[in-house]
Amino acid sequence: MEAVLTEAVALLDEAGESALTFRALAARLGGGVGSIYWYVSSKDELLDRAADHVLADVLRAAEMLTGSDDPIDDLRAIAMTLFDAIADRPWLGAYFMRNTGVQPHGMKLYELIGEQTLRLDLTRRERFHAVSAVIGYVVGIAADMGQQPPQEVRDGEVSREDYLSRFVAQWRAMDADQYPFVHHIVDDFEVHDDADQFSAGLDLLLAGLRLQAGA
Amino acid sequence: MEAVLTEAVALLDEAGESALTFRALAARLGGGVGSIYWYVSSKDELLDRAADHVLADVLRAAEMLTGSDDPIDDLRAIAMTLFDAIADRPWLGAYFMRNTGVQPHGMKLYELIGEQTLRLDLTRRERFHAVSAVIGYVVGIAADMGQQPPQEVRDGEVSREDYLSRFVAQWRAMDADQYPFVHHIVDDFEVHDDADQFSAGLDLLLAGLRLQAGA
DNA sequence: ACCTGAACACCGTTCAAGT
DNA sequence: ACCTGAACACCGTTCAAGT
Repeated sequence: MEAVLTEAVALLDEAGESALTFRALAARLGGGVGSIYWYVSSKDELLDRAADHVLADVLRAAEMLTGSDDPIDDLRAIAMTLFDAIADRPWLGAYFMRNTGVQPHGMKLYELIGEQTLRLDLTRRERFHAVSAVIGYVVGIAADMGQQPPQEVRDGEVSREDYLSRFVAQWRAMDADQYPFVHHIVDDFEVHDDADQFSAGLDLLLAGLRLQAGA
Repeated sequence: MEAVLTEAVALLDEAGESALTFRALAARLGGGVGSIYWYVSSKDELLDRAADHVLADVLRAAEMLTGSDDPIDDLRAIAMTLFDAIADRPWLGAYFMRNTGVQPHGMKLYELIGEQTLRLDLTRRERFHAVSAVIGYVVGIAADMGQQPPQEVRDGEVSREDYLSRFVAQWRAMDADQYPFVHHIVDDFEVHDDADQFSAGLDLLLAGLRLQAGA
């Protein structure tokens, strides 16, 4: 079982979600295709378990970062850890924290985030909503980033920079009267850093939460 | 072309993403499998175009709701419209506003959201980040919601209520010492409404933005 | 209890051939 | 210019058979 998940994660890390195939996995494990079904009942479950396998480390890292005086700072640290994990492994995005019953570490992470809100002066419902918002935000930005770029970029025929700059050129070519905002931010877009972008949005969310908690 | 997209959307609406197959689509159109490739170069492009086809209506609805005195209120109205669209069509979540160059309406929606921030006292970079944050949040919550429930629920063998209550029972059965937060919010989770949840988190984000803009 | 691998029922995509 | 449908190279999943 352990080996199945380790090899599955390796396959995902090396070549992305499309590379994880029962046949490819069986080949790496030196066995037959069918044997994987002894450990896992479907590909969906395999992906859930692979994701949760990786979340064990993420959870450990997140736990290390909590315990400061300020629960909102802790919330920030946890969210950043999650972001880093998905930035490292884009395939995680899709199977991240699905509370399916086979994701114990995902559940523990949910709990850890929630516990920070227990330290804030909020109603139960506000706490529930705050946690949903933080997780939703992380997943959303991650999904946006993890969007697999077109084939040519994946194959290395076109570099990420060229891809981005082609994008930027396309934006610049748009009608300035119809797209004032696009033109307004295109320079910032050109040099933007995903982590900064994530961090800035997270700050808005947490500022709203701090206001609500009166902290 | 129009017919291809209309039927593709119909297929997606009726039975979800897995039902959209080149063979199924060709059958509905009364033609051969290969002919679809005349209009679209891959399945990914088909899904992009189907999503954008639907975004035309979303854009129109969103445009109707803007123009109030308060740009943040307008931002809120647009985000709510997006949320409703994805709630109606869970398959949209995954192909929502991918700025791929074949999604003109997605681009226009991005512009529309951005234009609201032009009315706020922010730096260019803050505007760029604010728009990313709002879209990221919408996509994230939508992805969470659009997560297809297990087979038994989809087949109607188990109702959504039973599924949710089984979930709740599982949460209640967890160790109260190890999962204080989960126990804290399980009652709220049991009766929660997705739209409320979305709305509450959006308010946090927008409160943070309002603070930043000093508005 | 755990594994094998052929077989089944699908996919997306290509392409020579048609109109 | 637009369409056809057989063919190809894959998939996930099942299952009788093995150890």
